[in-house]
Amino acid sequence: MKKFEAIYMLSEIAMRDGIYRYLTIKTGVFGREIGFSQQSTSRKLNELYSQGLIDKVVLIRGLKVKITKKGIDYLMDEIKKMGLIGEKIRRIIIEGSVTSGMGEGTYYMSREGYIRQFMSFFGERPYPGTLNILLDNEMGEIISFLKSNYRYRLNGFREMERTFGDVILHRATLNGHPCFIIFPERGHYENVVEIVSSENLRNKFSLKDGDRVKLEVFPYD
Amino acid sequence: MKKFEAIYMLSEIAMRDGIYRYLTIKTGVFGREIGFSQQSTSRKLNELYSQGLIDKVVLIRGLKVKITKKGIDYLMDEIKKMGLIGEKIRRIIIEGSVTSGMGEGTYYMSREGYIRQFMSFFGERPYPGTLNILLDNEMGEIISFLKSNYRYRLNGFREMERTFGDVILHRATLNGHPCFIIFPERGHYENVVEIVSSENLRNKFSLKDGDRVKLEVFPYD
DNA sequence: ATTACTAGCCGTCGAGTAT
DNA sequence: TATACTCGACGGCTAGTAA
Repeated sequence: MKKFEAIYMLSEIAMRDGIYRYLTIKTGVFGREIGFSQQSTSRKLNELYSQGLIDKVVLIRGLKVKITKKGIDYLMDEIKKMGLIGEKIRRIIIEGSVTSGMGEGTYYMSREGYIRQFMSFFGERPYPGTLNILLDNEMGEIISFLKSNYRYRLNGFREMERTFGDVILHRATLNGHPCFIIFPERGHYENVVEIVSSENLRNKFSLKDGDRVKLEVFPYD
Repeated sequence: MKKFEAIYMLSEIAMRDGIYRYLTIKTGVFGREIGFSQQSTSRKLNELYSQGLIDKVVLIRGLKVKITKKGIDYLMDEIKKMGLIGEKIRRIIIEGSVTSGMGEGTYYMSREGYIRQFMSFFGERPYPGTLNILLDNEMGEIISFLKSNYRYRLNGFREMERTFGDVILHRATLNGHPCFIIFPERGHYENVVEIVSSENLRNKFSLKDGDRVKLEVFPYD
């Protein structure tokens, strides 16, 4: 049996609480639930047993199984790996340096039309200005992912004859400090991103143009 | 392709950072790394592609792959499931009620031979007494697991003609408050467990005999 | 009733190879 | 040089059935 198949079997047992106590099952019913025939289930459980990954006792009708210490360790290894992948998915790391940019974001983030929506999401008032970060390398793929897969979006509006478009927003941290990264929904890729926070980040961290910063973006938070 | 096999493939791509950016691979090399032939790897990647789980571009030599949004969601679901199983493994929940017990633990936990070892593990001095909890149901399987799979053990010693045996110890919480659960290594199962803490838990929580408590034990912490 | 063996079938694997 | 198709071989799957 392939490793990932054993992990699958163990995780199905674990989900049914067969970790510290015996779980009573019937190969037919359990098999149907996990997508195998009665016979295959029987064979696979015996295989797990002979590998020392589960304890198994045959009862008059049915059997009881329990994951062994070895099985738990085996499963735990895989859970840790999956946890690491989860981290990679949840936390996108971007590095770059502070730049002055064109100050467009500042004009945007002082519009009440955006501020009201921002506050309804996060309960805090954004500092009316953005910090611009010049990205190190070609980050087009990541930026386009962040533009199309978002949780927060500020709807556009018209104000004084001018149209303000939709804005995509992600939670992030700048050198560990919570903030937000924003993108205009329309517009092509630029290697500069804008950061919004309730504070003036440039002053708070005494940032000068060219200073290195590490951004972590959390598209699922 | 079975679901768990697809998850395996996706996780191998994810580990190599094929999440937000394209990952350049060769079916032969990648296949060898993940345990399949060049041909099977090619076939499986095409299958993932036709299911919309990855993007794939054939290059002059090799190909580049990237997990799609659908693929990330698919993988995330599984990661969450694994996380839940991890929680089940890490945190064993035991319920019961406060009882007076026989006061044996109090005598034990005032021996300097144990206290010194306890302090070297946890840096705090245990209150010289134990709180006894009468377990609700038959918990023999769980208790025997905790007795044989432990991280902390206080070695026994001789003192004044009396022998003190080895003691197994686990981190735990009582109604959310950090504490420790202890078992004599020798001796058969009893449905009473003893709790040690740096404070007098009975006073701190105004516990009377019969009061319901929820214990969470963390065998991996 | 339910587990698990046997036998035959079916699908997956990978060597060979076209592109 | 690579990917990916074809096809023969092998292994795993399940129906039938013994225990």
